[in-house]
Amino acid sequence: MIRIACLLYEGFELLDVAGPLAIFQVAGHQNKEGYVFETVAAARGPVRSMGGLELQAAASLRKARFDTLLIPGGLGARETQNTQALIPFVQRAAEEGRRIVCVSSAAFILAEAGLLKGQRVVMHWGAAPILADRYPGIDVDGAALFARNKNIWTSAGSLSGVDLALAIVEQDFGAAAAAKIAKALLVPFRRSAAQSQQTAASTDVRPDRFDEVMAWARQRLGEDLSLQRLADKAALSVRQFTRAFRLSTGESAAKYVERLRVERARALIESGASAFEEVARKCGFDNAERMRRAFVRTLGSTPRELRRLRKNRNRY
DNA sequence: AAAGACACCCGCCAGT
DNA sequence: ATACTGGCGGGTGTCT
Repeated sequence: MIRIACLLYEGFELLDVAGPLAIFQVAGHQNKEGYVFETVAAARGPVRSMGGLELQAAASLRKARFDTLLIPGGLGARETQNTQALIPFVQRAAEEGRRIVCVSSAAFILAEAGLLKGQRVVMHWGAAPILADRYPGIDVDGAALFARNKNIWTSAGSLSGVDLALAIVEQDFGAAAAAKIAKALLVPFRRSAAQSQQTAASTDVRPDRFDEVMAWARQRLGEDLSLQRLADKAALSVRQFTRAFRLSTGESAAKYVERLRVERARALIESGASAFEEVARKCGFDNAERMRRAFVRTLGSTPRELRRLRKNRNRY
């Protein structure tokens, strides 16, 4: 189960919560392992959305337990007095390497928290100039649909929250799962993060040839998973394998494998007492040092930091 | 700390 | 003609 916490604040956009939630729910029906979805806010209780409807926050920040933090957009996100109380919380989540998913103007909160410096950040074309103006250190992209930097995702907003949720399902359960959900909900499944906001209208639904290979890889993370071996397994040349893989998933095969390994290792580290060396071997990093560097690359923190943070979890 | 070894990535091109 | 394929080479990043 992947735990998603949805962070509410005064003036959030309801659609940015409802759209992704619909996707995650269907994902739960179609996969044995799905998502659990919970709302959190500075305090438990009702939170007013932009349109006036209220949602109940089921947990306060200090009680929140999650793998992925979903932050809806909304005009409220631009008002720092609304979001000030959330800053340490999102900083903490980022430090811990949790996946943080911003729908459109939610990125204002991360920007305010200083988490987007020097990063490429996707924003709705209407709000992009404002973001760029207020936070000069950020590389704002007002044309793409979404982007990912390590564990932080940003997106253009509104219905692209749905695209973003599909991209997350794709990352977690493979492209075929995401395509299936899109089909069930009658929404287009757009693969390309780089697709223009202006032409976001195509219906690109491709069955995926790589799910089987990746499931196979998932079973044996401790073994050699070089491109050569994966390509052999898929009965393709290395060249064709890398090309087709990138085309269909938007990520290179090697990066994908590394991500699987880091995720598994992280789960092991967080769940218990195993020595880093042992975790590293089990997950296909030959030694702890290599694993450490892979963590820094993909999560932004070292295994040791994550374990330490884990211990202090209740102190926000 | 540096340098050689190695894997990966990707544009290019020729073959099917 | 067009799309798909796979080998090559060089640039880049990572490991030891």
